This record gives sequence, C-alpha cells and structure tokens, in this order.
Amino acid sequence: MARTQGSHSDITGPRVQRAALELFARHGYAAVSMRQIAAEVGVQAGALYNYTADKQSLLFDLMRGHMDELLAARAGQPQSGSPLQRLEAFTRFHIRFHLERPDAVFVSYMELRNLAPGNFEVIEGLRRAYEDQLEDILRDGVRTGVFELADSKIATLAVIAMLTGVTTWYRSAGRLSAAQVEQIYWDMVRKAVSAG
Amino acid sequence: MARTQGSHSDITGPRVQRAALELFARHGYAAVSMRQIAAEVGVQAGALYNYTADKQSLLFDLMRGHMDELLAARAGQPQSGSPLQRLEAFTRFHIRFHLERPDAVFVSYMELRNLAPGNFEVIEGLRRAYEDQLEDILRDGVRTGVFELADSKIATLAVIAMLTGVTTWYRSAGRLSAAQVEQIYWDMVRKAVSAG
DNA sequence: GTCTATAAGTAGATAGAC
DNA sequence: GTCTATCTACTTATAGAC
Repeated sequence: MARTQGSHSDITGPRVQRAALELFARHGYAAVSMRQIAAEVGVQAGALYNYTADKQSLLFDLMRGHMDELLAARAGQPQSGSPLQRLEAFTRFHIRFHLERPDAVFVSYMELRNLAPGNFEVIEGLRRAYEDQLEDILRDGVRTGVFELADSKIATLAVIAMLTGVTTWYRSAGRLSAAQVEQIYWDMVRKAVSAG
Repeated sequence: MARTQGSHSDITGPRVQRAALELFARHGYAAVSMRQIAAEVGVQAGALYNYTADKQSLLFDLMRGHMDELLAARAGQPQSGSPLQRLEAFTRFHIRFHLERPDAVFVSYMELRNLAPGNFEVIEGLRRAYEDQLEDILRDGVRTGVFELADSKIATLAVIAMLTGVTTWYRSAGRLSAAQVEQIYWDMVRKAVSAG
C-alpha cells in the first residue's frame, strides 16, 4: 500500500471515507487506529488530517451521510396508497436499501455509543424521523381497521428490528436472492400487523 | 473508590466481572481500559490479573457465562405441547430472559467482533444451538400445517431479531410492564408465522 | 497534499515489595 | 491479594520540510 509522495486530494478523500467505513465495520471504531486507516488508503497517518478534523468526525460524517442518504432515498419513494400498500413499499425499500450497504448499516447501528453527545443527538433525531414514517403507516392502518396492533410504537420498533436483522446474515452469494428475501420478510410483516 | 490494602479474593472476583460487564456494555470492549475496570472495582490495575489471564478472557468469560445461563434456563423450561404452545413458551422465555439481563445481552451481541477466533467459534456454536431450538419448533409447525413459512431458517432469524430488539428500548420504569411487552410481542410472532 | 518526526498521553501486562 | 513501579508498544494529533 506504499505511495510515492504527491498530491491526490480529489481521490484520497473518498478513499479515506471508504477505508474508515470498512475498518470500523469489521473491527469497531474504538479498535481501529488512524494508522490502520492510513495504511489502508496508502498514506501516512498525518495526511488523514487533511480530510477530517479528527477521528470522531470521521465516524460522525459516515453515520450522518448514511442517515441523510436513507431519508433522501425514502423521500424519493411513492408515499401514496392504502396503509397496506404503503407498508409494503416501506418494507421492500428498507430491505433493499439496507442490503445494499451492509457496512454503513452495521456501523450506524453498532457505533452509536462512540458518538460524542452532540453528534449522537443529531443521528438519533434522523433515526427517529425515519421510524416515525413507519409508525404513521401503522397508525393509519389501525385507524382504518386493516391492521390490528396493541401498540403502534412497539410494533414499529419490532418491525424495524426484524427487517434490519437481515443484514446480519444475508450474503449476496447465498442461496437466496435479495428479491426472494424481500418477499419472505414482507409476508411475515404483513401477517404480523394485519387484523384477523 | 479507593481501597485500603488487604485480601478480598472472595468478593473481588465477582466485582471484577460485574464492573467489566457494565463498562463493556456502556462504552464497548475496545474503549474500556483495564485501569477503568480496576477503578470501578476499587483496586489497582495490576490486581485484576489475579482474576483474569487477560482482557480478552474477561470478555470471553462474560459471554460464555451468559450463553451457558441462557441454554441452562431454556433447558429448564417445558418443551412439550403443540408447535403453537412451544412457540409461545419460547417467545415468552426469550423476552423475559433477555429483559432481565440487558447488559449481558448487549455485550454478547455487540462484542462478537472482539472475540479471538477460537473464542468466537465457541460462542457462535452456543448461539446456534439456541437458535436451532426455535427452528425445530417452526419446522414442526410447518409440517403439521399450523404455521406457514416460506423459509424456516430465515423465519427463525427474523423472529429472534425482532424479540431481541426489545432490549434496545425497554426500560423497567417505562409505560409498559414486562408482562405487557411479552404479550404484545407474542401476538405479533403468532400472527407472523401462522397459516392463514 | 503528503511526508517525517515528534509531542504527550494511554494501552495491556508483569515484577517484586508488603 | 494488592500495591507501586515499570516495560514496551501504541494512541491521537500537530509541526514543519518538501
């Protein structure tokens, strides 16, 4: 990974982010040193500070970028239809989006503890905004009688936990395609929330 | 937390385990130093090595103890009845057991990455033995037609992810009792796996 | 923009006194 | 069994040369 001296600002920046993401996902934020990230990129540790103020900003920017992307992608999806249709759209979107970014999902979920308090507040707010979208769908369905749930808030958290869990075992080279996985989870979600 | 000099082997050992568990749960294994653990216990760092060979063993023993306790508690539960009855027993057991040990659950789930390879194999084997119990129940129910699932293995992982997720938000001082939470999750699990 | 060198501090783990 | 002291290595971050 040695690199001869020179200027590479346009390509080094993204490479730093990518190396940090991969290493944080594999070993955890606290277990990864700036030297390891630099080695992965092919620069010396000091050079990283041209792209990030410090290690904490590296983590926060990754998580912030992931959440922004999640909310932007979701905003680009169709939001109309019956509660059942909206729930199906949400479920399929969630699985697809998360399966495409296993590292970012893993880091955003596992490294919340390692965010500085102010940074944590920001990420937590974005996460709640996303969850509220599902909760709204479930509440609408309960109101119209198509869903039957004792507690919409808990159902929201339960569904999201179930769906996000897919990233812990799914491998694209495995026996199931992403489309099949999407269908299997949608079947379970639909049944879990539906009225008898 | 200062401590006068003396011998306290019988009480210090459990205190080391407990302090490590709490600190690992709150800050993460890699972010916690042996000196922090020692300060929490009220001894100097060197004294910890009377109770653990090294930091890695501290983590492994905690996780191993948690998994052993999980499997032993489960083995003490009734295992007979219809697939639906067995699923209800498993669901309620899982929620109750996990709600009673939020720190151990959190550490056992989040710190898998920080186990040395051989230690990881052990914990992974225990985890799989536990999951297989749920998978057996689901398979039996599918065979007898009471459950309807496209894939028993994925349903197993989905149900466990959903149930374990309860530990991320549940607080005993919150608006719902553990018994209520148990009931809400059981309603969702039952519906999610049942045949139409 | 990247390098080398370094500051200042902390890590895990051990040795020997008591 | 716990203490103090210490070894060796590594940590984040910065300064100044190129």
